[in-house]
Amino acid sequence: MSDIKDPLSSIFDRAMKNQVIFKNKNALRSEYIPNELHFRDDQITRIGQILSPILNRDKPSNLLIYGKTGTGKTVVTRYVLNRLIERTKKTAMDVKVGYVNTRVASTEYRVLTELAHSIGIILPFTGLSISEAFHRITEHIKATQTKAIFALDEIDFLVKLSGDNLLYELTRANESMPQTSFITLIGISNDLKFKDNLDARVLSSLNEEETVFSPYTVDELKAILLERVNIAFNTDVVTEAAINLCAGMAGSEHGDARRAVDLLRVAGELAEREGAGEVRDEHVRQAAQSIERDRIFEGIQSLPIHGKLTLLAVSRGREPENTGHIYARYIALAKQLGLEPLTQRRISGLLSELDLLGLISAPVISQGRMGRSKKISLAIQTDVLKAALTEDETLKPLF
DNA sequence: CCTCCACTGGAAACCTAGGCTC
DNA sequence: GAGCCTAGGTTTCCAGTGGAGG
Repeated sequence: MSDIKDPLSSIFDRAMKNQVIFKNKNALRSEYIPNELHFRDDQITRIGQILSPILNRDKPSNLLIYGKTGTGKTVVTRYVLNRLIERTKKTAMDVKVGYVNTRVASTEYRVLTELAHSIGIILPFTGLSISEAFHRITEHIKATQTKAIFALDEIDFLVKLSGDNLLYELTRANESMPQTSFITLIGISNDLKFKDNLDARVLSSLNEEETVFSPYTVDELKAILLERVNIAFNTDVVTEAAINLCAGMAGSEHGDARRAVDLLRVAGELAEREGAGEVRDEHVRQAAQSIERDRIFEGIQSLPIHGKLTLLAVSRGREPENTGHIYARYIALAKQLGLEPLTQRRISGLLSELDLLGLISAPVISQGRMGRSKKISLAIQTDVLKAALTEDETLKPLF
């Protein structure tokens, strides 16, 4: 659509959309990979060096990458992999690169499905055993003499949820492969401590090489933002105050470039919506609120029905309450909808999950003779909650 | 120091949807 | 199409627990 050659139509399009603020908003999306990555030369060089043996048909070492969110781990990894693939295109080698975010593909099976997809085979989304899925992947790699690099992003989630079985199998798979094919693993993690949950054999194999990404400083964030501003916005639309604030807010957390860019994008959208000619610092402040609100809103919407009911049961109470009270109210709500209520054990589990999501606060406290229970209170604004819950048709009768 | 409350949270059994094989 | 298998969610069962009140 966008590469229509007719110059007039693109001029008209732009005029119709009244693009005073944005020039190319794609540069602010999280998947965007810039042509040049600043302040990450060391890491790029290092990862490049580690992976380069593949150009000589040798197996590169496995690699673990650490760093907080928004420090460029993902973008640098994808950048190096892209460049590597570009280079191998000129050769006859069958190099395949797979990238999976294991927080998104949250089970072992889904991870395998995506890895399979990256080497060109399709697995059904259910029905196969893990070992069968694994077998198909390794057989395909052997048969086609593929040299595969699999990047597992947010690998700590996979380990936390499903243990290190899959990693163990993946690291071991090379033992049964001929010289011509292999799997190299890149593990990317926010959490330095996740190593503790790994089997020693898995760790030693996965940790052949290690790279750490340190947080960006506020000045570095500012430079990154300035460059994105030039690509994404029209000239002189973004005030310096706005950029400084974005960099400052993101820097005060932990040098999170993704957050800085998100703030900038949403601030731009807000400015555009209110018809302002420029993006000012107040838009950035509004953006911070709006992002938080959206995060909560989506968190609630993606909850299963009983999770929503539990949340509603929490919100319908005053003061902090214990699990028993919440459960009683939950049962009443479920009955009103004609749903079979889940057990208290399950609701206790759901409450823990809601706590983890930051939607409620549910620390376990002991009240002596009054027993030991969770002390549950809502951690979000009721209007956001209500807005998100009323979107769900099945909950309509409760409002 | 002991009791005893009101759960917590681990473990295992059970259920369901859906693909596979024959 | 029957019978088998698995992942993921739920139920069942139950030992364990922190601390106010005795």
